[in-house]
Amino acid sequence: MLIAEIWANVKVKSINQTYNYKIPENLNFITAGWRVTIPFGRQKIDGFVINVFDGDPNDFEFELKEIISAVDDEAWFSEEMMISAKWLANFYLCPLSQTMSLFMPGEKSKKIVPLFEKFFKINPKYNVDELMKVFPKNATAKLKLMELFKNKSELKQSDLKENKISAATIKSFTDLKIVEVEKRRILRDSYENVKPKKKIINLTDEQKFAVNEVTKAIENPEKVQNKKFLLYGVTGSGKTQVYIEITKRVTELGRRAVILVPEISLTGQIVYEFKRHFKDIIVLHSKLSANERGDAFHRIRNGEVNVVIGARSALFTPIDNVGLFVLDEEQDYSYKQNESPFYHARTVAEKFSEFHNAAIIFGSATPSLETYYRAETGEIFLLKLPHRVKDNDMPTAECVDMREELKRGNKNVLSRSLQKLLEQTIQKNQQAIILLNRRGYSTFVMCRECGEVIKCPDCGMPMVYHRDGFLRCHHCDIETTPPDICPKCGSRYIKYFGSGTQRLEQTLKIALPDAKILRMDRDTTNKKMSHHRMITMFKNHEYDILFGTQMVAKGHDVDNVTAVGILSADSMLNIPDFRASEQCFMLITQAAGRAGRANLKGKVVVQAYNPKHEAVIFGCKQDYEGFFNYEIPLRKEQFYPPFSRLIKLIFTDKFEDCAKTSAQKLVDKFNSELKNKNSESIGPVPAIIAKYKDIYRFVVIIKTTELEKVINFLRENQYNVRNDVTIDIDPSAMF
DNA sequence: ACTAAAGAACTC
DNA sequence: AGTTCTTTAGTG
Repeated sequence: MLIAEIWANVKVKSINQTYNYKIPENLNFITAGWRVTIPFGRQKIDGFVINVFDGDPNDFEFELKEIISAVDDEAWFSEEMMISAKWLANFYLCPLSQTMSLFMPGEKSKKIVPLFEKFFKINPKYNVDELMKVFPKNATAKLKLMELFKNKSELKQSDLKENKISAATIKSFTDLKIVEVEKRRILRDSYENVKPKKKIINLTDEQKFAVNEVTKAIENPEKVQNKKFLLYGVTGSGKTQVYIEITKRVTELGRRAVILVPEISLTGQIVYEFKRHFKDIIVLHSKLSANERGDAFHRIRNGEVNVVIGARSALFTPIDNVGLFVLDEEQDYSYKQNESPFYHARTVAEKFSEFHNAAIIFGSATPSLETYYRAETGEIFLLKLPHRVKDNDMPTAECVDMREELKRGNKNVLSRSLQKLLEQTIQKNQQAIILLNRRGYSTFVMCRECGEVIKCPDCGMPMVYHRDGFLRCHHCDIETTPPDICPKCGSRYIKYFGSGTQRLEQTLKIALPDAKILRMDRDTTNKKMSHHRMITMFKNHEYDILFGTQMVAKGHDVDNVTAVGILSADSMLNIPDFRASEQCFMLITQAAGRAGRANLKGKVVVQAYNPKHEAVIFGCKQDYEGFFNYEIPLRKEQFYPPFSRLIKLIFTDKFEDCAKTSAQKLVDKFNSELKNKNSESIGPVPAIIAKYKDIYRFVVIIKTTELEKVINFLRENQYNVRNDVTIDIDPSAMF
């Protein structure tokens, strides 16, 4: 009798095993990779068939239950998908059900409802002109339909509607078999209006070299050992065109390409560029419904699609025969998933490229120190694009010391330098971008009497005042009304401190009353595609100044922008994280790179409170290598990445000392069994969010060069199945 | 002695 | 996770 080994789709750590079920005769076609419905305890749930074998149900110590039904008409998971999911679960220490769910279009196993569209065609036995002669002059609807068929060989339902042809008219033809109906599965695609446009682009020698190097690896995947590349190209150096050329070669060779971008809504540009060159492309983004995503999966599985482009989740499709992976802006932390499974798309894509024997390109103007270090040591191949395509100069940056500014009596968020630059820019009819990395109006609310700061009731982070009169927690999205009196001392001296984008808006309106300004942050880009719409309006020069949070610096170039202002450029230097300087440097460099992309020279004003900090200095000079050479020895000395890998463990309990004790237990065990020159630990220390909804949180960080060994240690000691412990491999932030 | 609530165990 | 079995705390 056929027996199936099944992983129940219950995403809880304590179920860390498979269960055996009998396969009933009517489902004997089921093999590994099928999604099925099974009885589990007293409930009915879905599960994934991991293995099918022939066995005797009586050999088991318990009565085996039977599979109830199959979910799909075919196996949902291919062998490659199963291997990938197993690797992910093993590496990220999470249940297999979680990593297999990554490969599904929705949360629960649901049969995908395909969408069909009717296409109408004249039966080839007939001829339109002949037919038209048959109908009398008063059969206007019929004649009109024939007119349409004259121009188009096939009509869609929407064409009929547009021309007001009724269902009855078309039915009279289909009944006579003069018109044939074809039902075709279609994919709704929000980018379908972008049609491929052939554009001849002459590559620079640097671009050509990069294309050739990667092409060699793609043409000879067996011979070329190292197929990993870092494409390090300054802003405006034409990285996208390199990806496109290489993708062309890959598809010519009959293989596929997976292109990853940090956030699809912020990276419309690259999607549109690809759409220009490829027809057989799927764009995956978070706004797709489960069914739309299911349609996309269907087309990928059927081999109708050669290029898949999307955010990190685009790694998990049924694509096979991949010859190329691209990770654009590889340093971007939206590649990291901040909930279980805590995967990093950079790590996963690299592993998948090994599974597929494919080439992988990490692209960036400011690579992560980890990746650049690997390139320097020759572990991955370094390809440089040090010049802009239009060969214009990099913008010059001026750093303003905001403490000096305050001393001279300027309490404004805008320094006098920036104000002057903005005035000049608008006078020249050019455009400006201002970055301020804080949403809201005031960034914190404090009692002047006792110093109490109003904090989020759930997580304890300071609440931000918004202009609509509410206090919001930017961590948990909780909304409250500001108190009239201090909740601690009852005083009425409640004041609003710090500046966010909303206050900047007010300041700009006063400082530059004639300028047309556009605010862009999470509060103004809630609507679908709204980010792209804003960028388009800014591109059309409907606005002079675009200002807002980080997203103003991402994924677009507007040729007319010659001025960039970066406010509180160094605010993140105060976070207790070894990557603080790196992030500060990158923020300045990325934002500055937005200035002067065409023939016009760009100018940048960087406002900082620590203008002497190396991250700020190298950022203003946009000197990546300078910063790298400064930062690397510090990382080495402190045994941080790229010289180690990190594992973050968070211990939670409703009692503070219980959380701390169980964290300490791990540290003790680790110290006695593993601690040596290759592995060390930090903590336990309270997490930045030390208490969330009355649950205390303690953090332990392990630094190691032997990641696999530590992962195995954690598994052997069952830390992966504990509900009070979360394990984050390669965490994006420290505490 | 009885009941409600919190914890532990189990799911083929 | 969701359900049931087991232990513990609370009540008059």
